[in-house]
Formats: sequence, C-alpha cells, structure tokens
Amino acid sequence: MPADRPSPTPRHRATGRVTLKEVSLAAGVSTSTASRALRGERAVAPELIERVQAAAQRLAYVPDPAARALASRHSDHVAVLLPLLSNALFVDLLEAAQNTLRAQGYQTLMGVTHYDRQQEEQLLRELLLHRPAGLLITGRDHSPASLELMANSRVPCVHLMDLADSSGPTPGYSVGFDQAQAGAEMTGFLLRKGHRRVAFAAAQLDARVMQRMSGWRSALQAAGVYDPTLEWLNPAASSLALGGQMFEQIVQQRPAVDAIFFCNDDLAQGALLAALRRGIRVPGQVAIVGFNDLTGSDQSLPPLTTVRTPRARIGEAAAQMLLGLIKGQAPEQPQLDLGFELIERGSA
Amino acid sequence: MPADRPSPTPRHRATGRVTLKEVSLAAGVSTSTASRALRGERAVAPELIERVQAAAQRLAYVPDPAARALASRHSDHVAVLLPLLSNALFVDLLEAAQNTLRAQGYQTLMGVTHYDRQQEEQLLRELLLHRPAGLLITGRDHSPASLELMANSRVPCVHLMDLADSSGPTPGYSVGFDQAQAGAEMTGFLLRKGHRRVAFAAAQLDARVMQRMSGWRSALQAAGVYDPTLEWLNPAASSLALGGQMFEQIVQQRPAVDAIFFCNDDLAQGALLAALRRGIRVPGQVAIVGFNDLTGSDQSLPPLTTVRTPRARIGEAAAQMLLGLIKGQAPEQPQLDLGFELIERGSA
DNA sequence: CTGAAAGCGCTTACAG
DNA sequence: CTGAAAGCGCTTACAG
Repeated sequence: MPADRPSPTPRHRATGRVTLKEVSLAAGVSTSTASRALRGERAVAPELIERVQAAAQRLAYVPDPAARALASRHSDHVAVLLPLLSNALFVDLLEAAQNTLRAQGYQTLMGVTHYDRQQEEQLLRELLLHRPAGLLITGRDHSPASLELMANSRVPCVHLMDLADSSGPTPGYSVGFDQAQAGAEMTGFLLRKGHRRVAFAAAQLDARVMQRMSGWRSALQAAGVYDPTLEWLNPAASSLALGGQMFEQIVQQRPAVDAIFFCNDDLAQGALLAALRRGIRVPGQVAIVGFNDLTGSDQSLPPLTTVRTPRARIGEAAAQMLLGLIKGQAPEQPQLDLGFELIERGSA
Repeated sequence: MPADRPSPTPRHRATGRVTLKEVSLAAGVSTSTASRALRGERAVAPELIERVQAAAQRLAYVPDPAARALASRHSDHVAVLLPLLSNALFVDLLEAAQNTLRAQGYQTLMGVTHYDRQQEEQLLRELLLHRPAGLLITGRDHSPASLELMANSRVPCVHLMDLADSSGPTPGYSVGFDQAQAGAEMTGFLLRKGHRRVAFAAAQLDARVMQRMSGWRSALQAAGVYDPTLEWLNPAASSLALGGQMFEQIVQQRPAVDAIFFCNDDLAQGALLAALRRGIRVPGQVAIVGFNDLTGSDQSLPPLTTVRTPRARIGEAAAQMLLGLIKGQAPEQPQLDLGFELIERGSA
C-alpha cells in the first residue's frame, strides 16, 4: 500500500457535504452508475444498486438540489399559485398540496396573486425561472401572456378548484368540483324549504363565484321565480363586515326577500351577526346560507347552513396528479371532480 | 474577418435561456467581469458596469438560480418556519415576510412545524439542504439538535414573535414584542375596570401563551388578587368551539369570576358566542377579552376588547433584518421590540 | 481593475 | 449494463 502522499491543496472551496463522488468511491462504481442507482433508473444491476444504496446510507448522502437542478434542468420545486392567503379556503389547499409534495421530496414555492392577472403573470415569470418540476395554479382564468409562459415552459400544470376551461380548446388538467351545480343545489334546497324570493349576495366576484351565481340563477329560472334584481354583487374583498353591510342593505331595500345565499361563509357569518344586532330572526324572518363551510360556521348563531367544499382533498389530489404528470403518467381523469356536500344547520 | 466556420455540433443540451456568457460576449468583457458587474461587486470600472448592464437588459438576461446556488453555495431561498397555517396570525407573518423577501429577489420556502420540535428539526434538515441564504423561525423554543443544525449551517437567522431567549447564552436576533408585558397590561386594564376575579384561559400553550400568562399573574399579584385556581389551561388547539367550552366550564364551576382573559381571540370569540347562546351578559355579568385582534373580533357581539399585535410589521421587519444579515450588516437592534396596542371595544 | 481557468455537484449523451 | 467525459451556468481564488 502506498504511503499517504501529500494531496495537492485543493484550489477551491468545498461545501463540506458528502458528494456523489464519495458515495461512488465507497461503492466501487462510477458516479454515473451511482447517480442512476440512486434515482432508481432501471438498467443498473440489482447488486450494484444495493451497494450504492448501502454506501449512500452509510455516508448519509443527500443529493445537492442545486447541482441536480443545474444538470437535469429540473429543480425539486413545485410552484403553487393562490389568489389569497387571507381566505382559509386557499390555506387549506396550500397545506394539503404542500404535505403531499413534501412527502415526495418536492419543495413548495408559493405565490399570492391577489386575484390580479398581472401579478399572476409576474409571479409565473419569477417562479418559472426556478425551473420548477411542476405547477399548481388556482382557477382557469389567466392572461394570454400567462398561458404562453406556462405552455412555453413545458412544466406540467394542474389547475385547482375549477374543473373545465369554459373557453380554450385544450382542457388541460384540473381538480375541483362543479361550482355551478353546487350553487344550483343550494338554491334547490332553499326552494324546497318554501323560499321564493331568494337573493344571491357576492363579493370578490372571481370566476368561481360567478359560476355559483349561474347555478343559483338557473335553479330559480327552472322554478319560475328568478328575479334579476335580487343579485347583489360587490367587487370588494369578502369579509365579515361586508357581509353585515350587504345584509342590512338587502333587508332594508328588499324587505320581501325570504332567503339570502351568500357566496362565501365569511359574508354569511357577518350577516348572521348583523341580524343578531338588529334583532332580525334567522331563519324565521329571513334564511341565510353560505358557501365553503369555513371555521366558525358551525359555531354561529344560528349555525350556518352551507356547502362543504373538499379543498384539502383537492389540494392533495391535485398534487398527486401533478406528481404523476412529472413522472410522465397521464392521469386516468384529467378533470377530477371531487364533489361537495350540503350541510344543513340552523340558518335555513 | 474569418468566414463563419461550421461550429462543432454541441455535444449537449442547452436550456434555451440567455446565459452570462452571451451577455459578456455582447458587452465585450469576460464572464468574470460580467458576473461582478451584475452583482454590483465593487472593483469594476463604472464604464464596464454600464456596458454589461446594458447588454443584460437588451438580452433580457436573468441569472440561473441553480447555477448561482451551486457556484456560490448560497441559494436565493429563505426558509420560513411557522407553527401553523390555521392561525391567521402566522399567515400574516408569512405574507409580510414573503413580500419583503420577494422584493429583494428571494424565494420563500415555508415549513409548518405544528408546534412539534421533532417536525421542526426534520423541516430544518430538509430546508437547510437547499442552502438557504437565510432563515426566519417562529419562537425561541427549539430542540438541541435544531439549534445545532442552525449553528452548523451558519445561515443567518432571525426569530419571530419572541424577543429574548430566556435560556441560552447567545441571544441572537429577533423581532417581536414583550408578551409578558402585553399580558400584564391587559390584566391591568381589567383591574382598572374594577374586576377582581380575573381568570386566564388558554389553549395551545406555546411559549408565548405562557409568557402572557406570567404577565397576567404578576399583575394580579401586584394588585394582591392573584388566585392560582383561576388558570384554565388546555393543551388542545385553539378554536372557537374550544373557547365556548372553556367559557361554559368557567362560568359553571366558578360563577364568581368577573372577567376572563383568553390567550387568543378565537377562544374569546367562541366564548362570546357561547355567552350569547346561554344568555349571559357580556361584559355585565362577566367581561371577556382576547389577544391578537384577529379577523372578526371587531364584528362580534359585543365587539371584543383585545391586544392588537403587529404581526405584519414583525414579518416585514424580521425579513428586513435578515436581508441585512445576509449582506453582512449587523442590525443596530438585535432584539427589535415592535410593541402592541390595547384595543378597547365593548366586551370589557 | 480584469481575465483565464477551475470548480460547485450533479446528469446524461456517447461509446462500449 | 457501465464508465469516462462533457456539460449545466454560474462564482471565485489566483495571477497579473
């Protein structure tokens, strides 16, 4: 055995972490083979795979994400674009998606668009620079430039919440539920309860809210009781306070309204509080329903009748679908409908 | 001029993006100089800086984050560790920090610890692999292994919410406010209102909650009305429903209690709803106060008296401090106290 | 102040 | 099935 020769001083900085080269040396294979073995690429002898894995284990080797991204042109990042973080709906979506992605070794890069197509575009530009392995994006309403960015990037993409692209020839991939149907079912429930003057009150007015409204409209039309003056649309952000204001406006201007369908639970919760303050009986005088089954809706006075939306399951399923796409597997259902559930509590 | 020689077919894949080499060619400098000029490193002739920047602009050059991370051993990621996303407090913190970081070109890598030191440790391990440029972490209560990971990584770190490390010799950096003082001030407010049997009701029981409690205790002791049996601690997660339950327990078991200090607004909001259900007058029969000034606290019946905590400002200031540390600037105030504000509304 | 060159730690054609 | 080598796109000692 040769004595230790003085190794030439390395000219450069080392990071101190265990590298693939050390693993391959320990396993007695080339770095190419070590790389292939570790990534589970077929075409490596089972015996070598074992040796490499053992060495990696022993040395506590962890691949360097930056080096991998640079060489493979794909990072282990997944970009997730959401409209807002102030709505628990999207936080639930994010957390579920992130958990699923993280379990497979992917890091979430989150972007908040504030319902602004310009901001979405800008975020897309920034995030795509990181060569994400995949993209999760809320809704299907994007600027032409955003669509082009997504297409050009060739990064697999799954849309959240909205099922189909109403326009556009390529439906792409999505996980969500039928918003219009949910709106129609809730309205049908109110009709069956005997209500005839059913108002629809909405804020934020994103695409999904409008789909809910179209469901409300068609249900009322089918029943022959549709009144277009019972639409209350406010583009402002949804909040308890706004719900209270809208409620007071509606009961004041249209005292004959016998039920109000709020497009989101926070509005409905605010309405319930306003009713309490003004001594208006719910549902006796006017029924109130919401949408999403957010925190606190089971605690309100009276407890809120609403539509429970499966956002955690949507986040998880979308992440799962994306993971498949990243591996090149086409999902058996490109548009995955996870449904919804009407929760009848005391307010209607 | 030599005619175009047939360039040898490149042996490998190119990413299609504009590289530093193209910029340096266009500017007529070496890549070293281009690199230095673009990063604003001094020791580059002003004229060259201009030429390089112009070329970069013209070619729409954007540095490759992966290559930069690999070469420099620092990514443009900042890891942000939070206990929960289901508490709006932390979402506000996250959003403010992320906005500040993003404006400087940093990407946020978020981790949710669920108040679990094991999970925190695991997340730290994963995130540190990405060689983040910096770390934002909630609280000061970490496992020894976590502390070691942080120290060994030599990644600059700022703690959120908690100011000083009660134990430990190295105070490090933090942005927050004095939780104990906030607890004491709120309690002082109740005492001044004439309350003498002031209960403290808490869930989650993280370090900050316990600090609030110690403030409550010392204020009562100073007034000579401290009663240790008026502490109601529940390790479960904080929620409206739990607040209602705790409220009912307290008024039932200790009917003489004249004020309840809930450690978080969601508990207090739940208590208010429970009082409404049971016809208990607030604050007539019992006063109720909360902490944090969360969404809806101004809408409750009666509106909730609480402590407004500057979490958005904390997130922003912490990010700002971290940005400074990354550049090697020591903050003038390593422990930045952003204070709090008592908001008197109707519930006490 | 500037540049040539080595190196960061991987992946992946290419040849065998 | 395996390995030597080139390359991903930057940064940074080193020498001038």
